[in-house]
Amino acid sequence: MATPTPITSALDRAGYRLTAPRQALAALIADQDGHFTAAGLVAAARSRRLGVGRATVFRTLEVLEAIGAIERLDLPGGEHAYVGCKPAHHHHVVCSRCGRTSEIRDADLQRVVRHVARQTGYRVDEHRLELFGLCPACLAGDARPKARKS
Amino acid sequence: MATPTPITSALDRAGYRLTAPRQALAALIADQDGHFTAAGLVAAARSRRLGVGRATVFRTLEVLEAIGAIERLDLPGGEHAYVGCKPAHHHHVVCSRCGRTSEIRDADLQRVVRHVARQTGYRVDEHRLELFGLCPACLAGDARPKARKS
DNA sequence: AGGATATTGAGACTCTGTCTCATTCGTGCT
DNA sequence: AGCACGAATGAGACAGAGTCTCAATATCCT
Ligand SMILES: [Mn+2]
Ligand SMILES: [Mn+2]
Ligand SMILES: [Zn+2]
Ligand SMILES: [Zn+2]
Repeated sequence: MATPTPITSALDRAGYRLTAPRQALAALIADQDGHFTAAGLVAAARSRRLGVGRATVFRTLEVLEAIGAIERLDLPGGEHAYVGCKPAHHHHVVCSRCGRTSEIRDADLQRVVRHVARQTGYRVDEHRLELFGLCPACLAGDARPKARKS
Repeated sequence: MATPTPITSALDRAGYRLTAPRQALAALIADQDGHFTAAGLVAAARSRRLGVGRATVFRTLEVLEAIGAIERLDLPGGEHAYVGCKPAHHHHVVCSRCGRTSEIRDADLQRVVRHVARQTGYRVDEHRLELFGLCPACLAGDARPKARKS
């Protein structure tokens, strides 16, 4: 009865229980093609009467982030959003209009990080790079993708 | 009676009124050597009985960010902090222990940005890079600088 | 000095995220 | 299949961040 998805199997693999709320949320997240918010998931869960509590949404996001199945984005306006992710280290280009993201490997960035470390004397442990702009579809004037406020 | 500071003169130059609350906050911010938070300013203003309201702190931070006198940091834990800034575009290395930051120019980063644009087809309009680690003082086991939670 | 208006403080309000606690559910074991 | 145990859940209280309204005040231009 458990339909395995990348997210649910990642949960399983990490030793978390495969509960109904987690499976429901995994499905909701799989539907998203751009970034999504906690509030959005809560609304979606409620409107589809999935019986998933608000606290559980936040707790699940926390777990999914911990296992690297999703990643938090800090949008320019200050709001937090999430995107589904491969577990390896990478960064995102985020479309300011439709919210879609593309993952990017950061080969070149390593040079920058090392350079900064040498320059400033800091020991650099983590870094975050986020790029914002317009995705190819939105550049092409594609009106189809769901519009986003803010 | 107005003691001009970099922040107050930036405000003036941008056409904002030089009010007492803004001058008080500019002074508080000048005192900070690491990053600081809205809540921290509110607390400092209240404890020093500066008579600066909470709403005014948020409004002032908004204005200062708009004129580029400060910049918002998105800390790994998700909290927001601010640092005083030069107006030119740059990024920050942030000490996870004492909160001090160093500014870095992003010469090398331009290459990365262009590369990403070509690779993904996005038109990249803005980007944010934040590096976290330990500053030279904290690396040296310097216990002096004020410790920070989180 | 006088007046238009930008700015302020107080407090209500909204939204995000956390916590508690009694109840339920998943899972490993028999 | 049945049990037992701990992990996970929902409801709702709670805490904090940030926004908004509005009447009162202060700034700054003339
Ligand atoms: Mn990703
Ligand atoms: Mn800066
Ligand atoms: Zn787009
Ligand atoms: Zn430090």
